[in-house]
Amino acid sequence: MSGDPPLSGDDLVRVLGTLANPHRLRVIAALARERAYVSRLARDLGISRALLQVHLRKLTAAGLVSAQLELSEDGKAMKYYEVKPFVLRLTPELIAVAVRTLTPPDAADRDGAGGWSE
Amino acid sequence: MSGDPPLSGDDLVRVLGTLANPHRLRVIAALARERAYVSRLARDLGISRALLQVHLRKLTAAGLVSAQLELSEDGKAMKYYEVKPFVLRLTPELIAVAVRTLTPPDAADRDGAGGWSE
DNA sequence: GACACCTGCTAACTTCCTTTTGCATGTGCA
DNA sequence: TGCACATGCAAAAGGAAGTTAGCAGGTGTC
Repeated sequence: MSGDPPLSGDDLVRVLGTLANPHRLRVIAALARERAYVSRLARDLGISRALLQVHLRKLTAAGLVSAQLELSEDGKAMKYYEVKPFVLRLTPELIAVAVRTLTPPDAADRDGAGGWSE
Repeated sequence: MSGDPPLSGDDLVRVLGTLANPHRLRVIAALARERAYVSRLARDLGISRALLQVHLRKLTAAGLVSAQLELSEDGKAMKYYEVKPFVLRLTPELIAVAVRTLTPPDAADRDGAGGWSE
């Protein structure tokens, strides 16, 4: 994901929700320095592998990191993660644009008021 | 572009967490168009005042919006909210910088606002 | 007084997120 | 065979966040 293609409102919420966590920010920071495999990352960050896996799953789902399975020289399977170079810019105006592509709370029974188009 | 974002890691998490919500994004979008008082905003957004109050409180705490109590012509007290013009830029590298100012998993949380906007 | 509008709060419920614990798989090496 | 290292997942507990419902106050007008 890059900053150029306008992120949909729902995607924006998803990305923001993914970013709003100290552990995940640390993961991004660590991977920004150099890619790493799960166990090593967990050791570096000082958290359990299970916990890291959960966070990595969310980061991947949000498209902020990517993974690739590789085989080390001694034949062990290592899953290397790396950050996707993203650029996210946020201002009230840009948010106003993204909000238009948010899925309505309840499209079923709402008396219009037509605020989503414009 | 010069002395850019002195946004601390903890503040960043707080701001991101505040932004990661459809309702709050809608509030920002609405206030970006024009300032409004609580009851009117609630009507426009189609949510209860109680719910809106909670979200406004969080937005205020994050320093994304500000409020000012005013008296209407007929003497009614109205609390007008408006967005603070912020500019938030996010990249893996910028996140790596912010992470250095994150409170480790033991210290208390810091407080502070401003500096990240322009 | 009754109504319509404005503001604020809390208690309680529900739902989601975070974290731990435990188990399962596989490899290579002494 | 047993240890060390790598991977994965799911259930369960604890906590934080979202939401509703109900209460309080204020003003001005018919």
